[in-house]
Amino acid sequence: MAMVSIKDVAARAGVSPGTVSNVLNRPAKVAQATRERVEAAIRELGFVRHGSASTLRAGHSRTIGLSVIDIGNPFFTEVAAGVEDVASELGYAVILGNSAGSPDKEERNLGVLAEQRVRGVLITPSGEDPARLDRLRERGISVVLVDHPAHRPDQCAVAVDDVAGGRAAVRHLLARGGNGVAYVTGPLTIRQCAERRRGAAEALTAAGLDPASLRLVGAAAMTARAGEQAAADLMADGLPEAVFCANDLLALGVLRALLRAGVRVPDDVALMGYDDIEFAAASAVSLSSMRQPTYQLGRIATELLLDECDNPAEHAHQHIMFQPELVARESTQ
Amino acid sequence: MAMVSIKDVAARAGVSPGTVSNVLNRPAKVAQATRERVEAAIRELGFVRHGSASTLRAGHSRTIGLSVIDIGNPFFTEVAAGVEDVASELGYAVILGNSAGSPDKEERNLGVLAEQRVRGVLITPSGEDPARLDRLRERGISVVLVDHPAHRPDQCAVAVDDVAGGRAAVRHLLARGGNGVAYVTGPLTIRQCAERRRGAAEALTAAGLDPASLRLVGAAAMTARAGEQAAADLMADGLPEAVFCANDLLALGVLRALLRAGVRVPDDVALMGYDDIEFAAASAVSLSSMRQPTYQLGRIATELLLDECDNPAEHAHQHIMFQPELVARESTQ
DNA sequence: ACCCCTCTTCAAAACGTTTTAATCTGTCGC
DNA sequence: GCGACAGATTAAAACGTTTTGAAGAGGGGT
Repeated sequence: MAMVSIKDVAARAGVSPGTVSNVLNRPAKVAQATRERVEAAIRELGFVRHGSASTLRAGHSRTIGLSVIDIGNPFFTEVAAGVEDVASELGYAVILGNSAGSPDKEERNLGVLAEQRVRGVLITPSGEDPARLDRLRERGISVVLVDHPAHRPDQCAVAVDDVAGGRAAVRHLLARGGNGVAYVTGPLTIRQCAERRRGAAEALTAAGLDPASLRLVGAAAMTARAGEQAAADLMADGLPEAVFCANDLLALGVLRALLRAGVRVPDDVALMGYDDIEFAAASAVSLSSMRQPTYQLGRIATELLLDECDNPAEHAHQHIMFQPELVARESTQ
Repeated sequence: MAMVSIKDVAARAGVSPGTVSNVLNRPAKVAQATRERVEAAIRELGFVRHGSASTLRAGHSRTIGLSVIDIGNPFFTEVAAGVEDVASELGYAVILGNSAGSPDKEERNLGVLAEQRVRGVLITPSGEDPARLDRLRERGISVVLVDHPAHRPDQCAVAVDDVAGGRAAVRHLLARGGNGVAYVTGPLTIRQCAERRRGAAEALTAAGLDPASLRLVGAAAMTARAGEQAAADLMADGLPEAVFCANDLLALGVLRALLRAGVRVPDDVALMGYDDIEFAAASAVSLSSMRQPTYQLGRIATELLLDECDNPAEHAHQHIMFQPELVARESTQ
């Protein structure tokens, strides 16, 4: 309540407000004796800098925005952990936005971030509309894409090769022998879903099979619950010998529904997920999956963003593409 | 880049800046014709209010802080989802802080929140030091405790009865027959760990057993990895017939290590977790657990916080205590 | 003595909004 | 027609910082 400002500190230390500001922002510029006097005053008065005033005057804040598609998905949680760690190390605050798959909510969240004058935004875009991101850039807010390739050259992006991932996953399923592969996927407007499908189709072609034979099973969301529903659809139309799911949550849902229906995994049906979330290894039948460097994704994206903000002059935009790694477990034995 | 301010809007609409501010903040106060003119100008110029300027002048922001112990734990993720939903509905931004179990990092995060002049803070405190929270309150920042009982009467808190939960869990384990119960726990400085232990001891007493017979197995963190380590300790000293873990992540780690060592669950050892995270039901041996209304915890805490902020006059502080619910699955069959 | 440097500190002007008290319209009651 | 009054708008003063250009102090070289 007793709002103590830079002026109070200045008065107490017997200097001008400008000097206090210098102590805060460029301590080297002020004589040691003065600095110590000011620091003492700060401590004694319990002064805390008013971030908004600072932002207003300096023209930029020390916050970044993080917009993810589903905070309930451990994939994004791990990304967020990486982001939070780096931001926290560098004294930045992270504003979290969960678009929950809805482009509307994403739009609203970006609006909030724009109002807050965040320094930059890390986003896994849910739609394919780069325009609104460009609008942020016009406002001087840097944008780094996470788990998504760059829309444009003058932009950083950190992604994982989803086509290669889809290809590797289905190649692995085919290697077991058998044929008839189903792909359980979220909305194909989600880039990850579409690209993993493309990779899956390529794997079929490479094996001399008709890529059109890839059986598509749509799920309304990329959650375990939606996976259970998808498994019902799958069983209703006759089970394939192999199922590739667009992510682990779907796969865990499919797995659960199959087991409950008495289907044996992997004997009757082989199953693959994607993301290799921590829980994939612990599931009823441990789940084969495609591992991605999630935590690193978050860390590197944040480092790129803050580098772009802190030295825009020397900053070189980077497009980083990781390769996913196949992790074979019981579900495809 | 072309920073358009309230003045530009005012000029374009042919009114004063004050009127634009009124359109933004109390549209009822301004004549309809003027309002429409201003709104048009806002749209045409793509004006976005400068949150920091607004915060500076108005004296309060539209952001809240959320400080959790482990963003990697699905328990907190669900809480965060509830928080984010409510905040987003009411136009508030959420600043995320992950203390990762370290009081130091928690302290640093609270510092950042204080600088940002957040309206209020939702926190699951990691230590037992209420003093620093009081310091926030002195600065006019409301605090609501999440998954933690209130420190003081003039404060909101939303919690779940951990003693009852621990009691129910161990009662359930004892009901299976057998005896010798181990409790795998994170640091007992974490309140949840301590209280669940107390409940566990009470259950032993109630069954006519010596509460001191509860075998404590410490884990360095509340993660699956730490759980695996704990299982090793457990096996080294001779397996008990029942194991109660302070949360599901620990339990999943214990489960994995036991299965790998050829121990049969539940035949050789019965196992219970806590939190009933989504993945507890899907694990190799589905995990019995104590379910908590996590998403609701986040929602209600946020509603309380924002009510306290938006009408401090009528706000009545509340201490809400939920009861956890036992979910029995294979691991205790 | 004088000038020229460097090292510190300072005063004052922003930054974009909200809010207060005052001004300016009409309108209504009489 | 006059005064009063409500409603709509405005001008101007904050809010707490950062930053800029200038002033002051102390030394060294001539």
